[in-house]
Amino acid sequence: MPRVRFAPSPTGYLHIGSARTFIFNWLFARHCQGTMILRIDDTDVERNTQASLDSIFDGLKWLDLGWDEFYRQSERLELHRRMAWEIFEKDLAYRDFTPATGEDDVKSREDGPWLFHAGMREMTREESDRRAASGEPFVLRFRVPRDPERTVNFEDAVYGSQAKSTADIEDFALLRSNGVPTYHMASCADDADLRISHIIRGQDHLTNTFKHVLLFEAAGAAPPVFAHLPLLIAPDGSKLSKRKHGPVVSVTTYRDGGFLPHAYINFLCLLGWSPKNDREQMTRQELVDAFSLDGVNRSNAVVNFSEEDPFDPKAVWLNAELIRQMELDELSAQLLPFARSAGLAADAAKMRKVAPLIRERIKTLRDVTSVADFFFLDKLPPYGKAELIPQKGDEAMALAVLTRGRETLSGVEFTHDSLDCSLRAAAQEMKIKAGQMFQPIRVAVCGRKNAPPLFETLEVLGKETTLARIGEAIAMLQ
RNA sequence: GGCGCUAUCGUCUAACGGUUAGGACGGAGCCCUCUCAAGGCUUAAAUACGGGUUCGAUUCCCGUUAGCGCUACCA
Repeated sequence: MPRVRFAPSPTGYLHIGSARTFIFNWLFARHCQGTMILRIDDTDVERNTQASLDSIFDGLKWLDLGWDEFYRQSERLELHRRMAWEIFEKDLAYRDFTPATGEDDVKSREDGPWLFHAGMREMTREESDRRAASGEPFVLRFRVPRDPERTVNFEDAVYGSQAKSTADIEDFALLRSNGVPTYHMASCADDADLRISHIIRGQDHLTNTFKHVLLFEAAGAAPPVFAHLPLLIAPDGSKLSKRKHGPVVSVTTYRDGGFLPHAYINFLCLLGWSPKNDREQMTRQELVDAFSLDGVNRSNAVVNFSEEDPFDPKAVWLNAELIRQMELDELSAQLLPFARSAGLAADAAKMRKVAPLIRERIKTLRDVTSVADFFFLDKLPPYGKAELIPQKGDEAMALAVLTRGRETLSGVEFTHDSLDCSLRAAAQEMKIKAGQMFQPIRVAVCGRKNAPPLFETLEVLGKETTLARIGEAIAMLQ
């Protein structure tokens, strides 16, 4: 039974790339009836924040996919340490007493890779034990087998067979001088202990994997299958970062922007993966059925956002498609909180009537605030009286239409068909086109030219509001 | 610098060495139409560059270029 994990570290909010990693793991697990594990990789105590942890749960909760098992690395430190010292006892790791110098360690390495600190790797066990016993701080480093050097190999389910010489792998740290395990140690120890069968993660870990293979080997554990995912990048090719690109990289931005979680999931699946049959819109079950590591490709994918538009047009399209397919009860229920949080006095009954009028006119749930605001407002936002003037008409025509319209509408039943008949008849009598009749009324009632169909709109608005708004428009023209 | 990965329309992608290089989003145009949408139809748009291998390369190999990643007591 496959076991996969999503292992975010709580040092930032849930990132769009992390979300995709989560989704691919989840899809893989569900596809083969495996187990999905959420593991919080919080070994970097200094940088972990509760806000970040909350953000991760927020995002995952919105995605609504769930997981089967949950762990926190900070609660498993003993396991990591035990495994590290076991490796030390096998002489596959050694103490490095070089004091931490911070920046200086990152000195330019023009003559090749940094491998280890001189004098530490060769130190005798006796001296090492003695210095440790005297209380001198040290990091525990893995002793990369380099004499003779050999090649570390693994088969990546996405990138194919990978090889790297141990001469190019540095003696990485296992335990920090404060005794806390590093990412590499904690991650491998947990992956081994939790019997993870497939590690599906970002390609930024591809070269780290050689270290991990060495670690699994040293711990006497069989390495899992590795599958690395191409990275999600910004339109300029740089990696997505909060500092540079702002909130577009956060999952919650899409949630708050009025995206349906499944539209977002569907969109993310299309970034770096393809079902190879031109299918794009897929239900959750269709994605589960179609997902396979074979469909994952190897080049980085651009999330196509811009300064003006933070959302990728394809995500927007997918979202609009899904909205159009929604049941009206469901749609109007989802629209309500967006309308209310924008300060509109929306109630469920009215929203239910508005929903069919805007369903194919909104691309996000949040659009309800700009597309349907006039249904819920007591007073229309100001608009220019020029808006009232119909095509090929003038102010006089607008005034005549509105006057005649008010008269007609005051004596008619507010149902689609009677509205339709009476207004068209009025236009005919006035010897103007139907469009010229409708436009001034539409603007008077909606406050703008672009709006849902007129008769349906009037029906929802009701006679009282309609006549009052036409009256205001007439006043504006006089 | 070293090591690794990648390279098809603007973007996401398809094409077991043989296709008029396909689809989608976005763009443009037309139709429909009370405006806006939705819908229908049409259209522009790509194999980074240079060498091989082959009867034949988007596809395989090498090089160049470009981008990305790793090179921490971050993950």
